[in-house]
Amino acid sequence: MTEQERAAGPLDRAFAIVGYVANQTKAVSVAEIANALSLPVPTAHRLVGNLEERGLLQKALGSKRYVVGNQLVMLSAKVIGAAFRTARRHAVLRAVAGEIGEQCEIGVVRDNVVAYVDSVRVSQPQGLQFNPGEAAPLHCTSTGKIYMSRLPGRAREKLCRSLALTSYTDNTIVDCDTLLKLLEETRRRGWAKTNEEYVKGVVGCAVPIVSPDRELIACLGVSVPVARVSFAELDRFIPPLQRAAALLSQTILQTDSEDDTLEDT
Amino acid sequence: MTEQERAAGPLDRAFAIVGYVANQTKAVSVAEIANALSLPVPTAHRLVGNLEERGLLQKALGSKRYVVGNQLVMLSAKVIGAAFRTARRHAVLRAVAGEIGEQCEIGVVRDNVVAYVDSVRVSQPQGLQFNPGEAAPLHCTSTGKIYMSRLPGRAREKLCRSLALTSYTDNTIVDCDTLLKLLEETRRRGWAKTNEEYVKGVVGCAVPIVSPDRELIACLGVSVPVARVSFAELDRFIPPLQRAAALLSQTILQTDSEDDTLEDT
DNA sequence: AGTCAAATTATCAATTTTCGGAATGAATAC
DNA sequence: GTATTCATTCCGAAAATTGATAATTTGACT
Repeated sequence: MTEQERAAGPLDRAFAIVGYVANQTKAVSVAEIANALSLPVPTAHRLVGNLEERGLLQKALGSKRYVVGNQLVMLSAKVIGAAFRTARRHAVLRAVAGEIGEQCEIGVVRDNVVAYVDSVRVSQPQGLQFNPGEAAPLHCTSTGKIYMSRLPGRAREKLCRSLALTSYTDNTIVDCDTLLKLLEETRRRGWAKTNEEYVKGVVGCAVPIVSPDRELIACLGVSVPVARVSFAELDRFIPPLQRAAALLSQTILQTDSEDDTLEDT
Repeated sequence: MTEQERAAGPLDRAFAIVGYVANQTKAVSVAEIANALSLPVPTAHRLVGNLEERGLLQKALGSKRYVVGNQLVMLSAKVIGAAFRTARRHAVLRAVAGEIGEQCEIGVVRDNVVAYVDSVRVSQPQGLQFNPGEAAPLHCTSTGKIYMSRLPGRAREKLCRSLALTSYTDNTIVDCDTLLKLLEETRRRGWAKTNEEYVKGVVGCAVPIVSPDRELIACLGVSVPVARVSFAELDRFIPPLQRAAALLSQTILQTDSEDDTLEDT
């Protein structure tokens, strides 16, 4: 039961509905929405209908219950990307890339692929480059593993079994049980590594960027040629990455204007 | 094409603005928004003001330019998470698209048009793209044919006669009796093909996704440039599609309500 | 199969919003 | 110092939202 302050316009209601649906783990009926948000039933139907027409909500296949729609997911991915591409957050990314001395990138998952929204390369192209806009599979990237590891147990297993675990290199994990085991470990540990599983000769690791209520927002990762850093040595990147992720978590909720009170030149 | 001014309500405008801001790499002024979206300037200010009040947009660095707000970022993170929790459908779709090597999509019929709810493209854009949210006519798409073929005889004929059998290419079936005959065959066979009937140079086929009691829920289809796969060769896609459809039938209707097994301290 | 409660859809008049032109104030560029 | 662009205010007309009531369908449970 979330508190609502005042009578709201259509915009508030629309976002309230979207927010409610996004917060549920299962598809919800219109009646549930109406009840949860104290809306008159016909009104709830009309609003939900509007949202459905625009692709912001959509019916779960074969039922009348609703889940988040495609347009909304696309928009959300864009928003996350834009949020991290502001000057301040990009600076954090650049700083950690400089500290580590390797290419760093921020990625989110959309449509079951990892989409990279921002990246910083420290030197000229070498090894793997995740450029913003590119996409990579879930099962052989550190970011993908983190996302999967944070799913509830049942859903995680079902998703794993539904995925086509395409083999990209000799090291790609193609066995479901092996992957699940690794994900369980990833969940406990809180970060992920990748050992030449997507591109031969490239290893990497990633940590989650979470909101204050521990919601996963994105992942911060690093990719490096194995010739320069071994798989085992990756561990030393984790602390700096976690510090940067914590910083990003904080700034993500700050109004960008607050603490920039220092006069620059 | 659809150059018409879509009579946009406040909701459309709000999302258009949010989408525009999320697409920019730098902060944008209200004037830019108004110009880009062809809004009257005072209207743009009012709408942006509304969005700012709700934290969906915020001013950047004390200037009067806007970036995405943190409420919007929070919501987006939740949406991404919610979408990911219910991503098995997409995973199955991606797997079959990978197996077949062509673009696959899931479509449902709503208001006598085929609405595509999900799609996976395997390579760069080529040929036809059914993007989620788009709609196509019944009589010249495989999904539409399957839907019609499963209607009771009377209703099927009545629907056929009430449809405007618009001609899109030379191959579009515009004769009602011809179509009914084809539908009868489709019904017996259990799947449908389309031979450049909607878009020139694009052929496709589809199979039904049914509920446990054999009700039609949606259709799983593939679209491919005829230059790569001939109309006759489409048949080889049917078995993989049917396997994937069976998988979707099983997994879709399970209520994932019980998998709240996450216990994170 | 039959029954009943719940959910969904439809209808409609009063109300509340929104809409955007014109005018004015503020900020920036030249 | 002037010119230009941008931001803001005001307000009547027009349109959309709203939610009570009621009809219809769905689904669940004997």
